Amino acid sequence: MPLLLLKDLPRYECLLEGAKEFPDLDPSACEAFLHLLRTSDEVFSLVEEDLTVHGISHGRFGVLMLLWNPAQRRIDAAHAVGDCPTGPRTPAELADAAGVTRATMTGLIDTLERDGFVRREPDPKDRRMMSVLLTEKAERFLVGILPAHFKLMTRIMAPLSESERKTLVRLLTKVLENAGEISVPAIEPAPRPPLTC
Amino acid sequence: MPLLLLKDLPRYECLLEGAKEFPDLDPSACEAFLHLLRTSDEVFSLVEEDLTVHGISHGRFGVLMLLWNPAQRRIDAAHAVGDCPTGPRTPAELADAAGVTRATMTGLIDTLERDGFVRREPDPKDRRMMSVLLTEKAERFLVGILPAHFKLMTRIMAPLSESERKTLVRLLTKVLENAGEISVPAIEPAPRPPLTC
DNA sequence: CTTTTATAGTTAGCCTCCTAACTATCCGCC
DNA sequence: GGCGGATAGTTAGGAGGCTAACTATAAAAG
Repeated sequence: MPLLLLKDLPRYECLLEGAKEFPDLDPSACEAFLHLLRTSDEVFSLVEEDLTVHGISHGRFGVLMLLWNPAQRRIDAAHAVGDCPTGPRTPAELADAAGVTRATMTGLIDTLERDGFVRREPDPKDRRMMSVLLTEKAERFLVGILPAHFKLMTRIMAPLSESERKTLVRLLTKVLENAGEISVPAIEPAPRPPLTC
Repeated sequence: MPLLLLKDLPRYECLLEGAKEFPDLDPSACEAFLHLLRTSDEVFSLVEEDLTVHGISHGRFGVLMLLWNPAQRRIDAAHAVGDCPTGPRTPAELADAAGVTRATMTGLIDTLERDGFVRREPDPKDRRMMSVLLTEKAERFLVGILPAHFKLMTRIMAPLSESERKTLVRLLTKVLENAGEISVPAIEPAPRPPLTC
């Protein structure tokens, strides 16, 4: 529920009408834009509601998912500790991966720590840094709610066929890549290797 | 920037990997779902950034757009005041149309009134009700920023052809209508006539 | 006509997001 | 080896969401 959006999308004729007054209004672009935000908002609300029922916010859930790396456990078990990307661990890495500021991440970790889902440990080498670690409680929690979470995603996307999903992803990717080039924010950080998995 | 989301979407192979551990994980549904939210978030951020530059939040902008009815002015000019739908006017109507609670709308109107964009007037017939009215300042403001706003939407959707936009709207509409039927919230309010235009 | 119920709006308190400023630590450079 | 700049994390204050409780008014019930 984070964004305030028109619940009833304007009809296409209204957009055409508006285009008479505002030559910059491209009706089909506007229509696609509004549908994108409206649908995403609705879908997001469903997921957030589901998470709220389980007593966690979307933001905190996202942090847990970033910290919870099933692959990592397998790697640990195989004692291949040294050379594998280990996913984000510090607040700064988490903030970057989640797309929020470090101040926000501090707040999220605060509440997660208060609720016993993570704990902070100081880095032995660099005393500025912290490591954020998942607790057993958090792992049990995730394993408990993830099946329902995945089921909900499946239900939401149920009306689309496999090929429609591919089409949707293709169109959205076009928009996303284009959006990344609009009003480029000064310095482009070097693309990180794909850690998340 | 309202929602905390994975900035780097997982690769499809990772979803397939996850599906081994969680049979409820439908990789194509999950992929489409994540792309939808990620793209929408990026696009939303662009618009919000643009509005922030002009010194207004997305929420307040939405309220102004709901109140600002160019058609209404034409109707007023024609003295056809009585029988035409006039768009939302009270805080409750605005809250419903915007999809926020009345308490949130109170806060938005507070700040808009403080900044001189709207004014409240008591309803002469029902002393519980208020009318929210746009000021001249707000109308000048909207006419000033709307062209850039429409141009931004056009830029965002530029990579899609007309037929791709139609396809996108069709697929999103399927998802939206389906989402409306998931975990139906008890009482279904009667569908309002399409006031917005 | 009075009492109950419903409605409009506000207030209070919480959460998550932001920016800006601050502290502590590390690193490079002289 | 010490000083200035970069970096990690936190704190403080603001905005916009939410729910729940409250006030005032209107409408319905008896």
